[in-house]
Amino acid sequence: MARKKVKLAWISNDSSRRATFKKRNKGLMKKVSELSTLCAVTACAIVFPPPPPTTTTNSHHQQPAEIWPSSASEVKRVIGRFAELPHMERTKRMMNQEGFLRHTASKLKEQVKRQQRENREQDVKLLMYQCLGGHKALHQLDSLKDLHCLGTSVDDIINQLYQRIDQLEFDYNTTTYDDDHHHQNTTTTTTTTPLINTTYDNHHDDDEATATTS
Amino acid sequence: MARKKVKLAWISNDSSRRATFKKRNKGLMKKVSELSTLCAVTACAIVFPPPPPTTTTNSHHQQPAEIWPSSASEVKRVIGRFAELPHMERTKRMMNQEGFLRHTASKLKEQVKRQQRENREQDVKLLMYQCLGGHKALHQLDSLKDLHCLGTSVDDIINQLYQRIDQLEFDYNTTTYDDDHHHQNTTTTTTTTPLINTTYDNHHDDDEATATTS
DNA sequence: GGCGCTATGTATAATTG
DNA sequence: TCAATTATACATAGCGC
Repeated sequence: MARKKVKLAWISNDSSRRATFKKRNKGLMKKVSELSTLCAVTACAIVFPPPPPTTTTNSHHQQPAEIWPSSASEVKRVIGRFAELPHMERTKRMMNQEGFLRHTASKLKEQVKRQQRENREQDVKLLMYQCLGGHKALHQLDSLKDLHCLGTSVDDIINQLYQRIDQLEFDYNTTTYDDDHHHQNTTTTTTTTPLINTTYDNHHDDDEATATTS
Repeated sequence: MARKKVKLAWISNDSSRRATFKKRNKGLMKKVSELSTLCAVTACAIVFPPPPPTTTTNSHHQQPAEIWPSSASEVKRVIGRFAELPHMERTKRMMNQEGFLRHTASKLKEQVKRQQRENREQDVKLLMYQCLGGHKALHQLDSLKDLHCLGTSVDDIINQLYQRIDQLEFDYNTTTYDDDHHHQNTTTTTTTTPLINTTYDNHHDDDEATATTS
């Protein structure tokens, strides 16, 4: 967007690509921020940094994604929670000495193990979130018991959850079915609140007043 | 950014705010798209549409979040892709022979790399679910964080599911008996949606009358 | 490789239809 | 209210340090 018109395609040049990335990423975040501020909307952007120079074989968990709101520490923290992930940055210094390889190998094994565990944990969390999001997803919980070594007690609980939710869903739909007509006006935003009752404080000073509408 | 310098603050004027939102949102999406293309990075933006005309708090179901890449369907695809946890398979076979160590080490490195990628992907997926799960997702994240469901595992979440069900039951009972009152503002969390069927399905028409109530 | 600069391409606020 | 137009504010590609 400057001295030359941009060709919308992968920038092959390694360094200029990264330069562009940095600039544009910054700009993007600013844009999100502005949009969010100007229009008081919830918005976020997530950008995963381009893979570091191939030489840097590793750095445990890659840099946390660039995101906005950085200010909305909630998101950052959530992401960070996972991104931060323990240890291991020093896999770097690897030498090729026989005596070292064993050491390295075992280190790597450890790492792999840890990461596997992490992955598994994330899988669980993810599935859980899906559950929070939808009943259908609850069925996926089933896979948990197979894929992961969770206590058997969980199965029972899950089954119970199934039944109760099914029942509730049925009752709910049945009971409120004919009520739809009124909904038009009575409906309160509602929605959301997947699981917990969100206590959110929308700290917008004045948006409440919006009366004008046109 | 045109005939007048923008003041970075909430645009009080209702119509111009929406106009601005539309324009900027479009621009933002374009930016994300460009960044993604130019630098070949994984990126996404999620923007929750500003509260509808607000004429009467009538918005049943909020519109789906504006997102990039390629709208919700794309995200769904991505999510779906992640759903099938590839996971490690052959972490096992490892030998400790001198001549093998190098090989093993490099293998492990690869694996680590893959797992890192997986972790990151999971991060995104997770965040997406969180965002797609509720329009007030960010706030919910906060709640979730406080409940340390992110930090720990199944047990906590199970408990939350229980709570959620209790809430549903409560809502159900309440709604069943009170429905006639048209609780206009009743912010009964209500919803069903989240738990019952979230459909990250983006058919954002208007929401079909879910049994939402309210 | 990052920083700053500047010429230009873009995004977009205000205006008009 | 939305679309097209216009005038400006911004973002940023290419360079030099």
